[in-house]
Amino acid sequence: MNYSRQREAIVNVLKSTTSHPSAAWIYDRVRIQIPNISLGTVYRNLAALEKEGIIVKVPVGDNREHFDGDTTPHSHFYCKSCESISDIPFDPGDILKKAEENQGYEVHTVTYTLTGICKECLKGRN
Amino acid sequence: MNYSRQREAIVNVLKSTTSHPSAAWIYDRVRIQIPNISLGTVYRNLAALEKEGIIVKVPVGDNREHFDGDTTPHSHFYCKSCESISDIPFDPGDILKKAEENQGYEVHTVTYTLTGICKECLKGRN
DNA sequence: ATAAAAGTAGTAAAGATTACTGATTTTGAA
DNA sequence: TTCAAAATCAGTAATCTTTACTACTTTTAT
Repeated sequence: MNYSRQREAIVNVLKSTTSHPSAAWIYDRVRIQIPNISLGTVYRNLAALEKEGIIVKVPVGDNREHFDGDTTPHSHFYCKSCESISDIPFDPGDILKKAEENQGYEVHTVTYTLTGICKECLKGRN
Repeated sequence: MNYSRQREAIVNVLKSTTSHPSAAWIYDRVRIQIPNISLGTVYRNLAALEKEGIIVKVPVGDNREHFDGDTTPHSHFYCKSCESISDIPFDPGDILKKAEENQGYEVHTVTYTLTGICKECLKGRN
């Protein structure tokens, strides 16, 4: 994996937010720095970074892929109302081990996702 | 929610498989029974059924929505090699309660997903 | 029976992601 | 350094998935 300015910018954007953005959102942010970067470049690098384990995918079921620069074990809450994704400090590591031993799988990633309505939306009734 | 032959067929297909199929797969299956059913009808009904809690979404991060007719609490394993989704008999209900109490969320669904390589692929080295 | 409400087929449109091409950049060895 | 192979890129087109729209049909409750 060779170095590229574009990939570094993508990683930086992703590592400096907790909003679990989509490719399009990352594209818009990186364009501030590199105005003529291509959307395809963003997609290609996100896929490569995910393969290398530098970032992680967060599938929440909104027909869009989301990415997370935080690869430490934790979980996610997806709000169906405001579509935000927030972190939940729950480490599913012990279940990983159990699944691997009991079922014979080779486990790469663990995603534990809740969906519902977040605190802010409950308050504001969005 | 009124009755429709199409929706019944969709539910039946979904309740009689454990393969966690996509909309396109369900469409193909239902077409055996109802040859001129529309793909839009499948999508519309899947969304309606999910909203009613009769079926459940399984997002695994392959840019496709998957559905599950089994709504009892359990978890999923997604194989990156053969793209199969299999069930894991793990009930994440206790974490649901904890998250609701500690964080103040209104939790609707819980998805616990592992990704990696399944037993069959490990054996066959797909 | 019948009319309002819900649902449908068929098609078009939109949105997200991937593929392709010729140019540019990175890298490591001469 | 210099240079060629490998990797990456921008730009664009194509593909794949999902949603929207419209005129017609079915369901439901009176």
